[in-house]
Amino acid sequence: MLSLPFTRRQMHRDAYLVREGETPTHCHLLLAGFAYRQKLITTGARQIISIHIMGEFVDLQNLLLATADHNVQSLGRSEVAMVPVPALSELIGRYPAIRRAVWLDSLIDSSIFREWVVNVGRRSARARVAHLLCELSLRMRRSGLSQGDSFHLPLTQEQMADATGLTAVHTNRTLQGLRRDGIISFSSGTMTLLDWDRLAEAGDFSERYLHHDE
Amino acid sequence: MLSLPFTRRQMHRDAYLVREGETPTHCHLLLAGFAYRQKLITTGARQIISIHIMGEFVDLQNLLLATADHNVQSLGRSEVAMVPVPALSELIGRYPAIRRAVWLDSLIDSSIFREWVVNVGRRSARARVAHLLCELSLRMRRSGLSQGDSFHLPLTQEQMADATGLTAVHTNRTLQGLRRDGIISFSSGTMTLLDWDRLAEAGDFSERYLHHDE
DNA sequence: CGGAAAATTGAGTACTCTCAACCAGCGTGG
DNA sequence: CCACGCTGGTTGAGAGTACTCAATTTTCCG
Repeated sequence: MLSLPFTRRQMHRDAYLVREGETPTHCHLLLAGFAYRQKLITTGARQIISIHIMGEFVDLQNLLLATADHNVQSLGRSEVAMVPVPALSELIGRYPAIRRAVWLDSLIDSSIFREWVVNVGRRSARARVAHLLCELSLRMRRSGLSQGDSFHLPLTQEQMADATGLTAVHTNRTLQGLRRDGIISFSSGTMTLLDWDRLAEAGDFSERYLHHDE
Repeated sequence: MLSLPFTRRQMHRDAYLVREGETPTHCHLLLAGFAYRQKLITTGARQIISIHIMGEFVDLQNLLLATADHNVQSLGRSEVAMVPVPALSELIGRYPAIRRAVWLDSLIDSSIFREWVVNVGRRSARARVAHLLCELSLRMRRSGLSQGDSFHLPLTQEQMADATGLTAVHTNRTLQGLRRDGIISFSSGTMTLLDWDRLAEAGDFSERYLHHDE
């Protein structure tokens, strides 16, 4: 029988699930809410590296890596299941199918990181923001977390800026542009994609990298 | 006894090892030379996602992912060992230690992608270039491929630009800045780091993300 | 209801890009 | 052996996207 010991834990806004430099003892599965990974540079700037939604593990690499290379924080309030690394390791050692699923998950994570390199490295501000929204929309939909064209997105514009490599001010103006063009609308944490095709075009978005069929 | 079937193959400059959208049949190990991963966006711009050196696998994710999500090309001339995916899968299924090593390798790849997101997302042009050089220098050294403070680096400035999210022209000026300050020197494919400490400082470089001790 | 966080706006700046010309190195072929 | 031609490197000038700083309004929570 499959059973995995875990501790359920409520995380408050911006609470750290993992800190860079520490030796992780648990892997964290998001039971509710959102989380994000980030790294700080010495100038104090922050880069958000990924955003995670309900049902996703946020730090599977901790299974094998002895030292965390980035921070993971709760986005707003969230609830996580903390699974001790040894227990998860043992499970993975025993069940090849689970091992395979976990490995696949980390490879898809990796693919998403690659796409983010492209996003922040080569796309315009408008495309970066549009691309981010496309990705989150698809992932939310796939997890059954969207309502029609809308989904809950508790990102502040500053966080969206840190995810796209822009400033908060410029992100604001860019979002206004998309809104003015009738492509999106949002208020109080709810994002609505009014015109998926134009958003995908603006964001140079192709969903292949999400590997949703694997 | 460990034995793995493979085909040895000479790759000419910019030859494709993997093409986005294709179903990979082999994994590629670099026996000599360099390779790089890249993605193109619809404007025609290119983002280089990683650079690989002798002894590294360039596409281990092909073990589990059915469709390639990016391109891999030879950097200059190189030689690769093409290992059939089924054979490698079988090996990994049989030897847990190898599986673990391969998994670890892909997790470190992932960590490097994360750092690249930070690099192109939040650092200045000078820092991006310096950071790239620091990373390549350490990886080359670790593989015994550097001579003192120098190492062979066949990157054109255009490729360096595509790796850092800059233009070739600006990369040129940025390199000149580092050279003028006595931090690096280079000619005909050989890069010399004259002042590691200042280069690391300029590049906001910390080697933790390379996980060299794991 | 009050205060803090987030969003918005404006004006000025600057880092990086674009375009275009020119130079240098090198492999190839006459 | 030298000329040619191509790729890659370098330089200059001008433009533009995104940034900075700072004030103001709005929204969100407690």
